[in-house]
Amino acid sequence: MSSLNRKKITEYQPQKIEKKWQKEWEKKKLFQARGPGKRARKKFYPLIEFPYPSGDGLHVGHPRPYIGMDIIARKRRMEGFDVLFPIGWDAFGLPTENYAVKTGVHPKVVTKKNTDTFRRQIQSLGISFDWSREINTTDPAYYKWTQWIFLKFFEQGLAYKSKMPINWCPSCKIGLANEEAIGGICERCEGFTEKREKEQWMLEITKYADRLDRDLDTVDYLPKIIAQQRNWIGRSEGALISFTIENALKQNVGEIEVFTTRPDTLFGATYLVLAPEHKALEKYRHEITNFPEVGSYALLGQKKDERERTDTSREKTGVEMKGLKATNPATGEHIPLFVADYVLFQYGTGSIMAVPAHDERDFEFAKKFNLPVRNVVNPYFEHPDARRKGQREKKKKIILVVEYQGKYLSIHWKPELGGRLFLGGTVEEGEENKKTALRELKEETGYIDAEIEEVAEEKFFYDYYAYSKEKAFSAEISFLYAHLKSLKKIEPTLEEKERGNFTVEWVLPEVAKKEILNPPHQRAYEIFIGKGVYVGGGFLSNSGRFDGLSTEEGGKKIMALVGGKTKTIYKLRDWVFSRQRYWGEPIPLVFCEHCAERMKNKEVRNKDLTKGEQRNPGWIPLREKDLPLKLPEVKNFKPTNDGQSPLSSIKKWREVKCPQCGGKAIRETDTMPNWAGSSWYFLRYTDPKNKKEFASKKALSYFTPVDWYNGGMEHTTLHVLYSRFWHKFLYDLKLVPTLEPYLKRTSHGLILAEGGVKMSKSKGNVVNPDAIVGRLGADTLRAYEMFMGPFDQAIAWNEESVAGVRRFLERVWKLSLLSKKTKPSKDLERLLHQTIKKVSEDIEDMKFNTAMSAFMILSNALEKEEVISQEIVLIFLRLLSPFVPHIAEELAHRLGEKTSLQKLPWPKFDSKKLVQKDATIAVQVNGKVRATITLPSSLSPKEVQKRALLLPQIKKWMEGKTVKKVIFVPGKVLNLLSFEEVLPKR
RNA sequence: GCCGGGAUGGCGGAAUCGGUAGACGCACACGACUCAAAAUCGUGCGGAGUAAUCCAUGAGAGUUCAAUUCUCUCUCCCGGCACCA
Repeated sequence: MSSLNRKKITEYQPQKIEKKWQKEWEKKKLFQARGPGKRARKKFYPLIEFPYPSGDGLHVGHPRPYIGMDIIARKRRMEGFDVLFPIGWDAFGLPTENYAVKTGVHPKVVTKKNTDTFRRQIQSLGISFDWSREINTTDPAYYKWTQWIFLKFFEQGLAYKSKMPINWCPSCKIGLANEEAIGGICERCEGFTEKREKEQWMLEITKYADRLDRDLDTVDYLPKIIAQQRNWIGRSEGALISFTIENALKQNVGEIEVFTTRPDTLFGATYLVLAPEHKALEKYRHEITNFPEVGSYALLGQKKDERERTDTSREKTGVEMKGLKATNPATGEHIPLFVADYVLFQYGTGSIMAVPAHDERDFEFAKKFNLPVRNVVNPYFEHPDARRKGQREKKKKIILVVEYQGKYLSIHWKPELGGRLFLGGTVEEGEENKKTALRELKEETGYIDAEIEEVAEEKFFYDYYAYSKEKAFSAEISFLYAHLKSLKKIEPTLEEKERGNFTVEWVLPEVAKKEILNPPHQRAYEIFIGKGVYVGGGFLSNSGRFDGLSTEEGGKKIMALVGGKTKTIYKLRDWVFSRQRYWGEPIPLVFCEHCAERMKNKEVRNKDLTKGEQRNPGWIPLREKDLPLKLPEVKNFKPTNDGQSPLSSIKKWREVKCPQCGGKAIRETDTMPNWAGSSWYFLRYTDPKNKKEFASKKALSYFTPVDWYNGGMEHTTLHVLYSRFWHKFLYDLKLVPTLEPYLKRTSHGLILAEGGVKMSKSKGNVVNPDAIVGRLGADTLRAYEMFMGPFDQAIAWNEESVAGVRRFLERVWKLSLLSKKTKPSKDLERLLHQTIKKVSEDIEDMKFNTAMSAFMILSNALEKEEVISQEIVLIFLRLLSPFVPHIAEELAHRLGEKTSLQKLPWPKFDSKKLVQKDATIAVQVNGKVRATITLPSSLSPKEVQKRALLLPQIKKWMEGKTVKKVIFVPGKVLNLLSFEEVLPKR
């Protein structure tokens, strides 16, 4: 530190400068997006998830994504983009409503108060949001359009009413959202909740499942986000196969269709299973001879709550549907039907063909009900070594598992001969498998008192290479199981090459499981000890004329034989769109008895009705001119005792005139879920004050799609998927110009409290940004949040490290003010250009932590200079400005810069200035670094080697050795390999 | 169970088209300044060893002149899904 203390300079006082610059930016409207105009510019639309303004105010976790995107937005402005970086409030929702229930204060009032707090807090951080476009989902001028879009869904027949279970708390007498009833426990009273059926509005997102999955190929989302969405959508390709049903009199009474992904196993289907909700139960009730039993089981199964029903550890239950038989279309066999709750009604056709030999759940069920298990797939495994080693000789082999007093016989070969195995052997010409097994047992171990107890139906096809015989084999392996009655033995008769190469051991099942790794031997463990069914592919057997075909080819042929249809299905379910709450968008529909009646009597022609009206007879949408349908003022926000929305108790609001016929009608009293307003908010930002449309075509085609959307991983499967769905729907109606709403999606990690636990009010460990800003300044908070660790990783707050970042800013402050108008040194100039490159790249990759470290390296180097170059400092400040905009502006201003840094171009690096004249090279001897040497980077490898050999360190290590081989990586490594030490490995 | 991601000093973390492991910061220790303390500045800081040197990126194997980085097996942790046929 040369000069920093020589002169008195003013102190860094963020409190004095931050407000000033925020006002300045506001006054100059620096952050307002221009929008479509005469001179079109490149636009950039970064987006953060708009916050839910909770009563607790901001905690330090909130700003992390804002700061990250702010850095990107500010960099883009400097790069000349017209940037739309908006903010708003996702203000409908439960916490506010619950607060209102408790205190009686209207949610509107609470929301106002909370948004005011949030706004003040966010503004104190100097995030470059365009506040002129602020939106609020609870503003009627906004939710008018949420309702309008909902009516479009209705009009297109994608909204429908359906009976769906809700979480019901019997003691609170209230319907709960899923997030209030986690694990079936009521959040309020901690009692058990139950499922109750209720008519709810649904949005048919499943219609878009295919496109929501497929179009993920067209967007730039983080791979883990794509994976999670795909997983959630759960696309699965399979087949529909029909089974004809016969009654007790052998009359054909109909068909049942099943969905399967394994048509190749059809010959192994030994029974059918229907979900308790399956409509065939009702259809065949008179044919089912034990219907009382079947019916009551089904009823019980339906009543069980999901938690209980999907508990996989629970034993399988079910009841046979006596009197009915299904015909396996492949075998012609008559097989029984069961109703069992392990089959889900919502997935596939709600009915399955059970193949116990190749499905774990079916196997478990078959064991319990003593149903036949028929092996139809023999595993096949090709060892990689077998692949390029010539002709494979065919042979038959056996694997014998021998049990004695709970332990299993293991032949423990030397590692290169296979390691731990069971007993194996080759079947000789004309020999029976059992005989082979006992013979091999006797020859290799000497044991003679064994009895074969089981021969597996399953065979294993194994292609491998035997190093001992230097030959590739294609083996068909049979599995046998024997019990050893006594340890009586004779002298083994070993072949020469076997002798001394293995030991005979008795091992516990755990050891066998862990240490036996050869595929067919592993399978032998599963068959006899682990009792695991084979679910993989291979070759068909017990499948008539398809025997020997691969599962893939056989599956296709079997499909053709039985007339199966290929079918793609999804795990994704339709979206329950009703909430029995007050604080949400009212659903703008009314129910008109009279209109329903007229439709029933065909007094109205279908073509005069929208698809929604046809699908939901009697439900009439409000006219567009009557939107928004405003929430009525009420005093009581509690849901009714029977779980209806509080709105249902307001008679005046509920009873209306039908917009269709003018008669008496009743309003829908449910409101929309939280996700509604956030499903399209990014569109509104483009034209937030528009009264005629949700946004003008012009604004939409200029600003959308969102270029970069950053948000939490927790919103991957709901919010992001929902909004993609809405967007695609709007696209189909030609209301938005692009297929996808977001080009790029990234995510940030949580900020945890010190100690690594989640911040929460109840734990009292919440860090309020106000405190940090007040004490250390917004720039310190910003810089620390970017420096603390990788942006996408959860990380704990650390008060001491915050102070370290503040020290860094103080140093920047000092060195900037001490800078002089001198020419920078070459080294420093190079470092500057390295920093420009590093920071520019790191911002794009959201590696803000390493960008910060590059800043620190540059400032450390500047401090060491005799005279600090102002030229460099001014560029440094420009680079810093997206991260710490206030201090950067202030310092640049003090150094005479008249223009705001946001208006100056983003610095570019000059690759010529990056080139280093000298390079430090690590000199290795036989792969170990023994010295480093700094040489002009232009030297030839020969020259470098010559100079390296002169180094004393290297001389020492090369003494008495000759250089055999040299590996040279320019600018990095010179590796000298000497003859004596590098011996051939084998 | 399945699908993702991860494991590096006392701590947060750098370095992954294989090429000097530990950048940058925190904490800590010592020194300077000070009557003293704080602040600031300087030096040191993975482990063992006086040193030469050796050992070290969750564990074990492999490929390579060279592995935190690639391959395989395993352990643990985090996130998501879960009787999805």
